[in-house]
Amino acid sequence: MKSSTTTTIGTNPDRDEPDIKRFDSLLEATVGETPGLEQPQPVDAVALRPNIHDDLTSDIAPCAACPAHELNLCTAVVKKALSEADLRPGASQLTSTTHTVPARRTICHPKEWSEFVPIVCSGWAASSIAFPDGRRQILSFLLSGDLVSATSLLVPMSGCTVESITEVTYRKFKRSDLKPFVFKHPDILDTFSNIWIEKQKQSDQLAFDLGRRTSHERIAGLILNLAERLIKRKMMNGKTMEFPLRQRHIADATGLTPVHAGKVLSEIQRAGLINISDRSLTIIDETELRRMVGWP
Amino acid sequence: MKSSTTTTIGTNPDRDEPDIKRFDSLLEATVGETPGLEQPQPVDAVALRPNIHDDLTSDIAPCAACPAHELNLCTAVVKKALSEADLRPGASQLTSTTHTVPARRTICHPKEWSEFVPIVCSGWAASSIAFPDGRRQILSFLLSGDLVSATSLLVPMSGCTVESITEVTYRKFKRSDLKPFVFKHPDILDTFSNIWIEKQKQSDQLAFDLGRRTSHERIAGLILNLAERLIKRKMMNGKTMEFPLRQRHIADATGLTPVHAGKVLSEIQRAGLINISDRSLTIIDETELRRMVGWP
DNA sequence: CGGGTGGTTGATACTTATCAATGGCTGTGG
DNA sequence: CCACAGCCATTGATAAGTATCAACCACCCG
Repeated sequence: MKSSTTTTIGTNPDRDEPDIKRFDSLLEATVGETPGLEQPQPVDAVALRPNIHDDLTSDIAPCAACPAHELNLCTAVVKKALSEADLRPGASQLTSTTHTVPARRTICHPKEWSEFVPIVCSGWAASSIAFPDGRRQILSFLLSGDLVSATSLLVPMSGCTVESITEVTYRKFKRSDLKPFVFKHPDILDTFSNIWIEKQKQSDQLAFDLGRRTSHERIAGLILNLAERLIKRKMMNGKTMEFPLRQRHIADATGLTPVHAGKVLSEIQRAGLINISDRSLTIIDETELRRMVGWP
Repeated sequence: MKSSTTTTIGTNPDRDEPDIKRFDSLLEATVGETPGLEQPQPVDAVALRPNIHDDLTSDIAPCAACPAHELNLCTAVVKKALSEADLRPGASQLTSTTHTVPARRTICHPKEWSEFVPIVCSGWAASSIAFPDGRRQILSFLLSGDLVSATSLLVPMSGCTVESITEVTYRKFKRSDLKPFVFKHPDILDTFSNIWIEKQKQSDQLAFDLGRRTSHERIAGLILNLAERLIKRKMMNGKTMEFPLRQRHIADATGLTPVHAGKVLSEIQRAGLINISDRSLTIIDETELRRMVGWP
């Protein structure tokens, strides 16, 4: 169900893998359906960045290959920890573990107290609020490099449900390690501040979208938004992106019904603005798509 | 149009009032319509808290009388600054100015760079996102003690429009003073962290409400929400609260049309759950109102 | 083959928006 | 003092947008 490895920076890293279990029978279609995508290749990664400290990199090598590498979060933390360990061995101990979960799993419960700060390494996940009667609002889709919860560094309970959409691997830092570490380093603190600010801006924009935009605008906006984020992560293949979202996800993200979301989606498709097939989406007429949303 | 006073803690406070202007001809109905409300009484306030440093309190006395006094923000900052000035006079200089604006004024532009961190002292304001075509989503109503923008301590541009609903007075700290001050004092930093966390939670809840709730739920929720916040500020008179919102505000906060918001509102009123008259709202059947929203 | 999931489509119902007309209130200016 | 304009709330008729329901098909995986 869940595999994991542990990495410790600053002291002897334990390289045991205490919790490896096999994926159970619930296999995920998406994994099988996107075999051609370039996944991070740890070996290449190490080759590409030989400047990183050798004896410590092996476990964080995937970070260097992470498509969100330039987005600064995981990398910034790990690099800083490495350089610090370099100067004063054992000074600042940062333990993190990597976990992999199959699609459609709950990664994080809304009421669950957690001592960890998780960051997505690869795969797609959704952060949402659920109501007892089944209504659900997706607040954001999480891609590689995203903090699972923007406030998780500060507080142990996110209040949101996080579910994997594809297979997801994520890195968990211990909050009791990471929090003092972040507050000790102004540049890292700055990185986190920017994440909070950005998250707040996104939330405000989401409220506007849900409160004041038509279904067409919302869906066009969602697509453009995802495309922009994937470009930053070098996960766009020209105008084409991996698109593992079910209509249920799109509906829950836009405040619509799956049926209606599907209708709008195929309308946009029939109009020749996009093309969806085989779990991947191609933007055909970006100009018109942007015009729909009122973006420049 | 705008009156202001300056207060400096930690050095010689200048007590000049450099920028007093009279309210211009655009008078606000609300001010005239709520003459009976108990406004903060600086004189009483000083009498009630004789333990505060004498020669510095005069300008921050209104803070002591602020209904949000126990909410810790302004008070916490000011108290801390006072005690610090006490120990090492001149050590940490915190300058703030107080401003008063009439109803229906823009306090803060979305694209405007500001070097100040404003906190509402009294009155109602609305923080919103506006679109060129006129669509507008109110993100939150600001009451006494609220930071005008949760991120304003960190970054000079909020991205939101803030408009006064009633007459509003607010206190502006210089960011360049306040930011290092906050980060120097762990307990104050904690207060600010909690504000960020709380704001993020509210934003997420707003997204859920706008995306997944009916108009009745949204409006009932809005009323209960306001009531709870006013109770904390001791601004509820039994089950009755001041209610300066126009239907346009309610509509923009709930993602509805003014006309529809009005219809829902009068439906709830006809059902005997609330009563609105003369710019004040009374909750008659709280149990049923809560049941509508699905709250315990 | 059978079951589960997910996408598509059409008919219909419900919710909300839009439009228009009315009346109350308030401040304005004669 | 009075008419007047502007803003706001209310109401009803109608239109548009979205949800609900149901049936069907396609697919994948056992």
